[in-house]
Formats: sequence, structure tokens, C-alpha cells
Amino acid sequence: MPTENLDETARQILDAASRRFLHYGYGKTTMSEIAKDCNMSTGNLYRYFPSKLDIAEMFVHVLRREQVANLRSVMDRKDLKPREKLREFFVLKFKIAYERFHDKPKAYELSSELLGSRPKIALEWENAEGRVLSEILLEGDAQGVFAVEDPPHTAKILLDAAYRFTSPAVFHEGEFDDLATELNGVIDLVLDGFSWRAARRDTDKSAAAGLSA
Amino acid sequence: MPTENLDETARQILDAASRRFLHYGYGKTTMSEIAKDCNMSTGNLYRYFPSKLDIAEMFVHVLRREQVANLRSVMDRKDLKPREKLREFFVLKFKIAYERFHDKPKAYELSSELLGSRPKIALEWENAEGRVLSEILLEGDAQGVFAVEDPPHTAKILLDAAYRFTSPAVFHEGEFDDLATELNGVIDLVLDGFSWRAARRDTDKSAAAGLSA
DNA sequence: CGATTGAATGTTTTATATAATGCTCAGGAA
DNA sequence: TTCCTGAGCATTATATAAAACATTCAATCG
Repeated sequence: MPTENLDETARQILDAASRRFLHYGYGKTTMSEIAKDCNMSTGNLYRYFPSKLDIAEMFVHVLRREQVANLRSVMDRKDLKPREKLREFFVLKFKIAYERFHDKPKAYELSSELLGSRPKIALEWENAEGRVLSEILLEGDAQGVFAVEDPPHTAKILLDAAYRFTSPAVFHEGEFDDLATELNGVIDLVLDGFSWRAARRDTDKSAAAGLSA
Repeated sequence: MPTENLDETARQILDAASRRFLHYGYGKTTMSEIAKDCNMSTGNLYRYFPSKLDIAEMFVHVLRREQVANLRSVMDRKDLKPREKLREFFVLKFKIAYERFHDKPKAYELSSELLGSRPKIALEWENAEGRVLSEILLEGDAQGVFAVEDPPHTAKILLDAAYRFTSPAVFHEGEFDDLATELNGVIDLVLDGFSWRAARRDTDKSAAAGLSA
């Protein structure tokens, strides 16, 4: 599954396919074109990938790695506090989704093609992003600003709440700036929710301390 | 636009068309079928509706009226506090959307047909629901549990946050109960956000009072 | 004169024929 | 043995012809 330990030939095939997928789209690139790009026969492609769909799957696999790495870079920034990281995470995710599906319709075609026949892909993607988000939540929890009992679960909740701004299937309506403003409104509300929970945890602690004293 | 002051004949046409839309879908019902159901010629349909699409638009218009009336009944319940009304509003909206697009694919077909060529419909729908939601927010604000500056704007934010659970375009994935649990998680967080804002408003008020004293 | 008709019209769907494509495999090259 | 080829098969997509359709309007009706 990982792209590192790919055969030299497999990587060549993946590169050629990726170029064509991005330029012409999934439907308009044929196996014989990929084979010709690699100076080999179509039959040989099948020694390295079970099917065309599997090449596409590997393609989005590396795409996801890049994207999740991007999101993780937000987590790693030292200049941001957890609350700012949370906001940046979603603003960046929104930007990526918006650009991907507004300026690069080919990527959209490939995504929907895959999600139709390989639903697991979407789950893996969501989980990978959820892990990054969980780290942000955990950090915020450690610093006492979030009060998160179950980070993965809360991450899922947050991804749900931002779905409107990150889902490929939407977007037709509204311009970028308007959507960004609304997204920030959602994040404001969510952050206030965390503020409340953190404050509650504090008072609970004091109450418990008061009782035991 | 309103359905009350519709010609007797127009209503007859709308009824016949509605039956066929629900049973066979928009694409599979023809103007001559509608005409035959009404014992009239196709040409005569056009004396009452500019086009087939306009019949469909009127159809979803009454559908929306029913649905918004349903949501408003939540607002009118005396036994619920504002916070419970907010939750009920979204749970009901979720139920409606889930059933509509899971058990009645024809309705989905009609919706997407219309939203493609008449984007305004979606906005009107959203606004109508937003008005009901605004009332709930306003009531909560009056009772000091919400602290909402701009109800219509906040309503839009809330509808965004629940989009994952009410959008027609999603749904394929996940079962009803799982989705309902996640929706309640989102609402929990949002309600905590309101709690925080209401508490903040209180402390701001006391501070101002303290200063002026 | 307003209401209605139904054949005529241009467009869209659908059915069908044809070409292209994904994939396999018996065999050849290294 | 390992890697590769390319013609062949079954499936899918594309192009084309035929049918159905939404819409119009001159003619008809009450």
C-alpha cells in the first residue's frame, strides 16, 4: 500500500498515469496510453497493478499523503496556540477543497469515480485528517483550553460541523469569501463551546477539591 | 406564487402532475400524460404553467410549505425550552431529509433536477427554515440562554454546521442511528457555545454595572 | 372573445450499431 | 525462471438513427 516500497517500474507507471489523470481526467486516459508513455505493453501494466482503478487509488493515496502532511504542518507550527491551530486547520482544509474542485475539475472527476466504487477511500481519508485534528485537540486539552474527553470522537464531530465547507459535493453556490466568513462563524461558535467545557471542567475540579478538603 | 389563489384548472394540473412526479419521477412523466389525466390537451397546460419545470417548481413549493410548517410546530411546542427546541429542530430536519432521500428516490431526482436549473429554490428553502430557526434563537435570547446578536446570521451558521446531516447530496454513507448520534454531538457543542456566550454577556453586564456604580 | 385543441417544430431521449477500451493469456525474449 | 508482449475476448463508451418529447400556434369551439 505505501508508495515508498514501490517497484521502479510501478512508480514509472504511476507517474505516467498521474500526469494523464491530472491533465485529461480518469475517463479520458487509456491503459494503452499509459503503456505507451512507459514504453511497454498494456499487458505488462497488469503485472504491477491489478486494474486501472487501482492505479487511480494509488494516485489519490499519494495525493492524500501530501494533503494530510499539509494539514499536519499547521499542527507543528510553534507560533500558534491550540485555538488558532484549530481555526487554521479548517481554513486550510477549506482552501484546499475549494481550489481543488473549482479550478481542477479533473481531480473532482477522479474523486467521484473512486468514491463510487471504493467507498473505503473516503473513510481512510477522513480518519487520517481526524488523527491530525485529534492531536490539536489533545494539545489544547493538555493546555486546559479544550476539555476534550475523547479526541477522535470530537474530531469527527468537528469534521461533521465543517462538512459544508469541505465537501466536494457542494460548492456550486456562494463565493469563496462568503463561504470563508461563514466557516469562521461556525468555528467561533465551536470554540466558544470548548471555552464553556474548559470552564466547566475547572469549576468541577474546584468543587471536587472543595469537597475533599 | 402562493398556491391558494390558483385557478381551479391550475390546481387540477398541479395535482395530477404531483401524483406522477411522486410515483414515476420528474423525467418519466410527460406533459401529455398530465394532460390526459386532466382530460385536456397538452397545449392547454401552457395556459396555466409556462413550462413543465414551473409545474415542478410549484410542486416543491407546496412541499416546502408543508415541511417548514412541520419545523415551525417544534417552535410552537410549549413543553420545550429553547435549547430543546433547537435540538428538536435539527433532529426533525435530519429525519425529514433522511427519509426523503432514502425511501423516496423520486423526490431526490426532482430536487436535483430543479436545483440544477433553478438555484433560487434552494435559497428560498434555506431562508424559510432560517426564519423558523431565528425565532427559536430569539426566544432563547430573550430568556437569556443564547445571547444571539444577529439571529438570521446565527441561523445560517447553525444550518451550515448541520449541513452534513441535512444535505441531499450526502447520505450514501452511514446508518441512521450513527448519523443521529453524531448530529447530537454537533448540537451539544453548539449549545455549549451558546452557554458560554450567555455567560459572557452576563459578566459583561455586571462589569459595566460595576463600572457605572 | 376567451378557452381549448392538436398537428407542426425543434429539441431531447432512447434505441441501435460501431468503435474503443480494459483486461487475459498463450507464448516469446532475456 | 522472470519479465514482457500483443492479439483476442468481453465489456464499455461513442457515434448515429429513430422515437418521444416539450413547446408553439393557427384553427376550432362554446
